[in-house]
Amino acid sequence: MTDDHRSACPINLSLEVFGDKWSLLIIRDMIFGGKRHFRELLRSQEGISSNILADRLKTLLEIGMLTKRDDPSHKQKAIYSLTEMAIALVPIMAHLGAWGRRYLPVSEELSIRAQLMEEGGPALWERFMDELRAEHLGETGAPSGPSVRQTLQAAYEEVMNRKAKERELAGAGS
Amino acid sequence: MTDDHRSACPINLSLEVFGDKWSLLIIRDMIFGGKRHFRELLRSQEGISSNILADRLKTLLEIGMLTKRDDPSHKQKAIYSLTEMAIALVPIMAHLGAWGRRYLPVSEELSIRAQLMEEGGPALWERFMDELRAEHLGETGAPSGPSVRQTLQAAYEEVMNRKAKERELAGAGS
DNA sequence: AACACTGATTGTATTTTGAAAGCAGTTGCA
DNA sequence: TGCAACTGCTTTCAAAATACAATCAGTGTT
Repeated sequence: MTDDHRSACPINLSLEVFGDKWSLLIIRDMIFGGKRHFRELLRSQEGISSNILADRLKTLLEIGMLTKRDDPSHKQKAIYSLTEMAIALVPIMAHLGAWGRRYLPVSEELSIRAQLMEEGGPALWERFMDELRAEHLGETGAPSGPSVRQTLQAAYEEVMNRKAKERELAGAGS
Repeated sequence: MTDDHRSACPINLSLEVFGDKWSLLIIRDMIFGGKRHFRELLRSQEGISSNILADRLKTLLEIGMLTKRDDPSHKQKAIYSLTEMAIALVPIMAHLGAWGRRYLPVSEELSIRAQLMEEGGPALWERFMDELRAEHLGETGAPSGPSVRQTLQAAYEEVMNRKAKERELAGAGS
């Protein structure tokens, strides 16, 4: 255990955990992208390199944000799961997304999920967290109907399709 | 302007702004500590060094999270102010504090503020943000009564006094 | 005149980060 | 039985970030 902290302030300690450019993106991809394997996480929007990913996964395991187990279908595959500690970040993700959407140069397709999370509010976040608990902690009683992740993903793809169609039209007109 | 971003995802862009160990602590000290001057910010709990502080202040100014003006009382003093963009981080600070308090080894005295922010909920956050707007943006209509920051600070000092008394008693008993 | 304080800057050592390439074992397919 | 593709990860090495101490020129105080 490394308990040589700069201070015992909760905000400082939180920053010591994910106050870097990558840790929270890994959690994001697991939460919103449903990624569970090393190679899946390697294909992030931002292009994380494998040594950094390996290092962050190791740290997140040590901290207790993730757990790791073997994939029965493949002797070399590992399955990473979120712990309650990581699932509890969903509201922070939602706030971060909302803040970024308001003040930073986001793209429409990559911020549609943030918009829906913001509009859905705490009720949606709780539902999403329940789904994640069912998926990652093996808890029973997963909410019925289309999952929050699927709904967000569908909205993302809809924007992408619309944009592709718009580009097509613009191309034909030129 | 440096708009060579890794991706236009709102969470990623947010991390590009304060995805480091210091930026958010500076904002924290300005919000909760009421610090406005370089030397005040230099005396952080965590001991930031002056070159790092200067660098982060510069970056935060460029991004638009802070503004800087001369202090009329001293020709060499500069006063840093939060912008709306930074004040809008109050809810994120509250969530971060709550999360850290739940999952990380915080101390009682440094987490009492986070506890009160959590208990106060969005209504308290809004009041705090209004106070910060009055203080930093020069808006009128500052809420009356003891300020949120003073209330938090008083609670912190109360814990400190109680702990000092406890140490005294323990010392006398040994 | 002496001295502490102002927001920084400079110089240097150490640590962290990160891209590219490589690795040993596994799997699926021909 | 090859063999290519895939598995999680490690190695290498350069570059960037950070820490730490000393320093600076102007300002205010005594």
